[in-house]
Amino acid sequence: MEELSKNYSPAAVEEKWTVHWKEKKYFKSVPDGRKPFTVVIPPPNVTGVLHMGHTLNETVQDILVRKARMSGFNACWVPGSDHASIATEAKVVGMLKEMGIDKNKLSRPEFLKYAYEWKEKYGGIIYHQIEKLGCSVDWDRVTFTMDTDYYKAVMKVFTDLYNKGLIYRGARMINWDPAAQTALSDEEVEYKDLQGNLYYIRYAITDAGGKEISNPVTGEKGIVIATQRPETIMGDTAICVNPNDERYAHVRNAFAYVPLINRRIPVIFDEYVDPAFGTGALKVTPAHDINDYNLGLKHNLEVVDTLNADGTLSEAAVIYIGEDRFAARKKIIAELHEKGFIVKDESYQTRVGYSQRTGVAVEPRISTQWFLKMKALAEPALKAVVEGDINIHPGDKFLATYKYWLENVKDWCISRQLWWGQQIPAWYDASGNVVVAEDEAAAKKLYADQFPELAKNNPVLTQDEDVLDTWFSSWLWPMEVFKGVSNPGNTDINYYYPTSVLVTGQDIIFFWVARMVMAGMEYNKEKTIAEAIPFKDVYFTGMVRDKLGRKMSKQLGNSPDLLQLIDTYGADAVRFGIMISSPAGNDLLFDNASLDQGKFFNNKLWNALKLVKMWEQRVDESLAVTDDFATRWFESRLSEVRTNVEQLFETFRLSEGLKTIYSLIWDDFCSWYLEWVKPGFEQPISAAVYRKTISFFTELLQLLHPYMPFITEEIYHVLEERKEDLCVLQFTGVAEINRGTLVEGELLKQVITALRDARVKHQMKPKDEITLHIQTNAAQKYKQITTILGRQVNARAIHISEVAETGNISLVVGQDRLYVHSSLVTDSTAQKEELEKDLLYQKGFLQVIEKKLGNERFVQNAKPEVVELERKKQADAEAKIKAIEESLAQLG
RNA sequence: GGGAGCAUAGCUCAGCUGGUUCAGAGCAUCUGCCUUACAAGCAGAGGGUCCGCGGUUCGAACCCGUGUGCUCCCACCA
Repeated sequence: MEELSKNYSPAAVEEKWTVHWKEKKYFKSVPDGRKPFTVVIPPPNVTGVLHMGHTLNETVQDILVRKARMSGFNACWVPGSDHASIATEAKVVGMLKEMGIDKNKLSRPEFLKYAYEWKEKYGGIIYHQIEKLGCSVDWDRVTFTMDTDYYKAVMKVFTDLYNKGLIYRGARMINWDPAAQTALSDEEVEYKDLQGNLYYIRYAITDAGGKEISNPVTGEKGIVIATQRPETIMGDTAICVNPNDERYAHVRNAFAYVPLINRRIPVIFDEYVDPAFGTGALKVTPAHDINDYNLGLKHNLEVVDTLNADGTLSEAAVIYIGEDRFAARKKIIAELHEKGFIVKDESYQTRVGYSQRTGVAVEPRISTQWFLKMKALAEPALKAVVEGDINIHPGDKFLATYKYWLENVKDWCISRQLWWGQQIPAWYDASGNVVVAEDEAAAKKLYADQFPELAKNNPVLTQDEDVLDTWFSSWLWPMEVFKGVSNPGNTDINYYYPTSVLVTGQDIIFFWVARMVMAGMEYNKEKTIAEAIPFKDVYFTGMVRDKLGRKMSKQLGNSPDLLQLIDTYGADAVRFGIMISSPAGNDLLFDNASLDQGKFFNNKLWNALKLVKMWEQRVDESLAVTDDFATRWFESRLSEVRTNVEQLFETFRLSEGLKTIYSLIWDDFCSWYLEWVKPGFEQPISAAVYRKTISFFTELLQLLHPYMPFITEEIYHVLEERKEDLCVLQFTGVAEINRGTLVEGELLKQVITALRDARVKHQMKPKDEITLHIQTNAAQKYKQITTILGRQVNARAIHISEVAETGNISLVVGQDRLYVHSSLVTDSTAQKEELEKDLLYQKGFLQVIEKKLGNERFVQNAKPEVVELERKKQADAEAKIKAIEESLAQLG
């Protein structure tokens, strides 16, 4: 026999099985007669690396997929990656900068060439990580959101929605990222609390004729407003006060003058202004604040945009042109102070929006963008979830969030001023006439149809410079990975769609989950809701934090490198560590200690293998089985746990499932079962018991396989010569559970533990022999377990009798008295104390039950089973008390 | 400002429909063991006002109200 190493070493084993599984194409899926189980990976950023959040998500998906594959399903897990427009472009721009290249100096094709090179270089990292983690994905189905067909699908959808009147182009106030110089969706802005300053600035006031006016009551000149952003005053186009505010009755039809540039602006009245805030007067800057913008629309105000796209002051600002907005703010504050415009300033708690991608402060800015109307799309998406066609796990924790967003959804700004992404399929002629079509040829044709007169001159059509928001491609993911958009009705989409379960982070519920539902509903209108939805279940994983509860981030350096973790602990241990304590939707505090636990578990399995392999040489076909309690017990126990795990999978309680299997293997199998069937030193083992043991071990490996695929596959093959592989071994039906045997097994454990405890308390070594007397009113109870009991507690003999016996050590287990004879024990004080303590507890316990049963209202109102249970508890307690008292009496 | 969630052992968390699987698991701690699979292990032990207060109920960790403390989401009054 080949010598097994002392400890399990994962690296070589994991490599071996990764290659073998791949060669065998086990994870390749093609439509067949079985039921499909489809999962599409939430595509990570193509140039990113997997962080611990991904690791958790991929592990959960792999567990579900492997379990399904072993349960008769045609499991298909599609891997892929996202071009992640702005995130990737920002990285490429950064890389170019390091090379000394300015993006603005490059042409679009030149830039895209660099971007594709970058993608080729780093795009493989995540796939390598996914493979190292043991994910059983179908590599033949790898999809990238900018693949040729995928690109076409996006063009098709854009054109379709445009033709349906759902996409429009317009000037709106959007969130502007001055670093990336692009629009952002509302969802891409993150707000942070900051300590800011509120500046009170005085504006001069005149009447319509240009005569300076002052407050008739206070005599105060001008009007004071409060602002956090003095650098935007040059964009002011009105001062607004509440019409009901008595303090400002005198400024009706008046004009104010913007400090420093002395531009005349009207004073307007609107109830929007809160008289209680600041001075009750508001400067209106429609170009740089969303509320001011709305106010401007209402009052037909001029819009003066004082900022350039890069966040510097524009010509319109008149002063400090070309200076950065933050530098300009400082200088303007200084100048306002100097010239006496600032009345006072005070510190002020404020919130500022930052770009999720580049981290710079976002500017509200008016610009022309493409929008998608959301209302009509949201309705069916809401219905699908509310009516239960899509089930969100855990429970309805996120249902409310989902509903709220869909009910209050705003139009989606889908254009981005970037190059990396799908370019918007809109073409303009020189005078701005626009046609939208899937490609240039179609656009030209359409143009000729729509503008026949203009088309005669064969004008140049230029495509829109902008690309689409990355989510405008990823919302098609569950369909387009099966070419369901570019080639609808094909065999794959018909077979695999809708997918079974989506596993993702709760943070992208709006970005992605809700929008996928919308797209699914929109492009499967002819189908029922149940067929149109992109997935039946959504499983939200929580956020992975470090063990101190902090978010994982590069800055803190608390985000471990996945490949390094796998090198140190092995992929199985990483999977174990991340799954052992991560209930759905709850944040997971990641600690290497749980990876250690996983590594130790690997080793435990390995050692169990070594033990069983040792027996292989000593199997005796002729040895009769005199006692098969252990095998009968474990069979029932295994069935019980398998049934339990099945239920846990159905409810997505995967963490609980792992705990259950872990305990079954470590405690029930290793600590109890193997000890019970273990032959004496160099003794033979009966063939029947050996075969049962192999079969149990195999079932355990199968049960654990979805969680820890590598070590289970390895042990499966070392345990016995096998033709097939564990990863595709199908689960068989669960054997019958014998409740009586389970009860006997528990009693056996209990008695063994009690006797071990007694040995420790009396300083007796395991080798010291004892004689055991069990006095029981139901000798039957011990009949099945006596043989094992004797061996496990190292008893020379066990006597079970109805009559009382005596011994040096007196114990009560359940209601039964046990006596141990040993020449080593002389002092009985300690055991007396122990028994008395127990007696006191039991008496108190009995009192509580008696009180309960004495309560007429309890007996009347409680369910009969409950009352019956209490009666049994009473009887048990009484019997136990009697046993303890008798034991005490005999100790003297 | 609006909404959601959480609070159980030193730490991380289970505890599904209120009643013996009701106070649990893992880690950590303590004691004893190099026992012929495993010291990455074995055997054993200690440890809790189930956040405070009130209510419903025969009965509450569990249901309701309230207070406190944390977390998250949404909105964005200069």
